[in-house]
Amino acid sequence: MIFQKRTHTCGELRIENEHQEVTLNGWISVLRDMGGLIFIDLRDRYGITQLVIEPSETPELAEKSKELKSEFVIWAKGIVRKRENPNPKIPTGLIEILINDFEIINRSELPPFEIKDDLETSEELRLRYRYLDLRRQSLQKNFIARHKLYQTVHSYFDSMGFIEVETPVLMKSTPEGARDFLVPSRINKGRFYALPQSPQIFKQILMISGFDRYVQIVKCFRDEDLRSDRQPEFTQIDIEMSFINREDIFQLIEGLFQKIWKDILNLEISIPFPRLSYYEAMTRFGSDKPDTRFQMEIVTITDIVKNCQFKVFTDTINSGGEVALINAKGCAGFSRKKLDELTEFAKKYGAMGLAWMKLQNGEINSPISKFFNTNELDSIIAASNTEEGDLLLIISSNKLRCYTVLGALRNEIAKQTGIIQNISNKFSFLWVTDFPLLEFDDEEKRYVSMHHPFTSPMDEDLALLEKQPERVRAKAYDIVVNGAEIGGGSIRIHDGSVQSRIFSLLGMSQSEAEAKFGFLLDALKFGAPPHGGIALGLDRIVMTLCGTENIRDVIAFPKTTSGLSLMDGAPTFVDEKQLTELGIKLINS
RNA sequence: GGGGUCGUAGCUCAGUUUGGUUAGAGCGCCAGUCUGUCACACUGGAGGCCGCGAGUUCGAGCCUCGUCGGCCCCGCCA
Repeated sequence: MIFQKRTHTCGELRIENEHQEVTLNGWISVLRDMGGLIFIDLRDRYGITQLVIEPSETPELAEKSKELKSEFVIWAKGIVRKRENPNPKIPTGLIEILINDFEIINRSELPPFEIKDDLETSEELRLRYRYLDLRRQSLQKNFIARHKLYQTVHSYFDSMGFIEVETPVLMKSTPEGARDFLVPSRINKGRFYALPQSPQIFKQILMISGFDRYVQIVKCFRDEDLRSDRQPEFTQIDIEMSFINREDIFQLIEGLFQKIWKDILNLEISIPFPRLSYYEAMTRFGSDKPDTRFQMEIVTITDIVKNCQFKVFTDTINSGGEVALINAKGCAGFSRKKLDELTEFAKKYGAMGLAWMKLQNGEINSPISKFFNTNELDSIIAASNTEEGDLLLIISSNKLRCYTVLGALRNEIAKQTGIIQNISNKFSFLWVTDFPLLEFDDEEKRYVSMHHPFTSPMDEDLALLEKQPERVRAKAYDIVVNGAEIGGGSIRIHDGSVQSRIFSLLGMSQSEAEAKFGFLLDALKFGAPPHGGIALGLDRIVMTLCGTENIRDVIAFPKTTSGLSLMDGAPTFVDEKQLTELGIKLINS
């Protein structure tokens, strides 16, 4: 089929083009046949242009147009003319094309859903017909933003002297942290490659090679359960530098975000970003990725209630726990049912229960107020800055849980009361620093790295490493925007002996460490420079830029929450022959 | 691994409370009318494995069990 190539896109013609003869290519978005006048909205990714056929002038075109249906691809040639009735809603709304010829380039079946922006259809259908979903402008604009982000990243890091190096996608499995995706080797039967969870070790080795400043926009893979902000394959902006300290990273990344926000949203964001220690983030906001666009900070009342008559609190305190609360401003009107729901919500996060107090008509209304004397109640009110109409939500639990539950409640209350909606156009960046190096894993009964095993301990905490490992802080940092972790990094260990000490703290024997990470330990022997870096979650940055809560809106071909690709059906079973070639036999499970 | 929720026309949903005649609506689709629409309007029409499989019952879209799938959450995600 020979078609007439477009002279313009469907988004660019303006009143200045009046009287020009143009040819457009595109998809039929809407047909409006008025009898004596036929309107066609032609769409491509640049916009929509209205085509007109006047049956009285061109009866043969009118006849031919009866064949046209939604989503047919056509070419149309005609004269740009001023509209009698302009449409202020679209950029091309002042003009239309009076067509003098057109042909159908390709027909379309009736699409399973309409291609329009205010579409409300199931994700299942959208994902099965992803190519149709992606025709929608609201989705296309996300990918245009994503494209711009690639360009900004490349130009920024190039201007800063960084070198982009590709690291392998087929690498060694290092099962520390997330589960690996495994790829069987045909040539070496019984052996497996792993897809990278991150190019961490490779970029460190590039530092040892002297590349000094490395950047890569890179796919990473983690075989873990999905979430609305998590896909099994995702994209990182991976960065590593030599001869630097934490401040250099902060400065570099703050400059990057300033440029991204300027280039893509045309917004000025102020730097430097505030910094919070992990401890402060947890005790004030109950999260290591706090949303600091709003207040509602956590108030610890352990000291106030440690001698009260409420056994639930005192027992918790005596076993080393804490009692803390958030003040849900103006929420004293919450119904019993709503409070029960919040209790269930708190239980999901591991709370045993949720206590509450309301200040209504100048009096404290609470099922537990009888356990407290006036002095204690007054202190609680004062400490939490409680005013008439406020609701206090109180949690008692072991230290970490107490704060994480309140942190979750804090976000939930903000969502339910519309606080989040009111601040949706704000951006609040911050650094969270001074993470613990290790945390104890109850299941595995050993310490595991909070960040990863190559993270350097703080120099002043090195001596504690074997004696009080849980007290050692790491040279690690996360970058957070609006309650979402969009990146994390650290200064790495460049001393082989320290690296060995960490491996043994993680319960790895010398030979185990040798087998898993011997190549890194070897490399560290050959003049490793001090180095560090960060990995930024590109998908989440795009989500923030586009104001979406769902990672599937910024990934062209995403998986469902059960890891399926509904469009192509992956993952699929494979032929016996393919398996045999790989030396693999399936077991029934 | 666990919890919640949803699955009815091409699409979005109602109907499920209390099992009971021929399962409805809007949009879309098809046919027709219409010269300024842009959510065109109007007239008429077609369209259903009530996700799938068992079970209970005289009778199941509705109740029970299982199963498949979507979404959300906890765990998990160095």
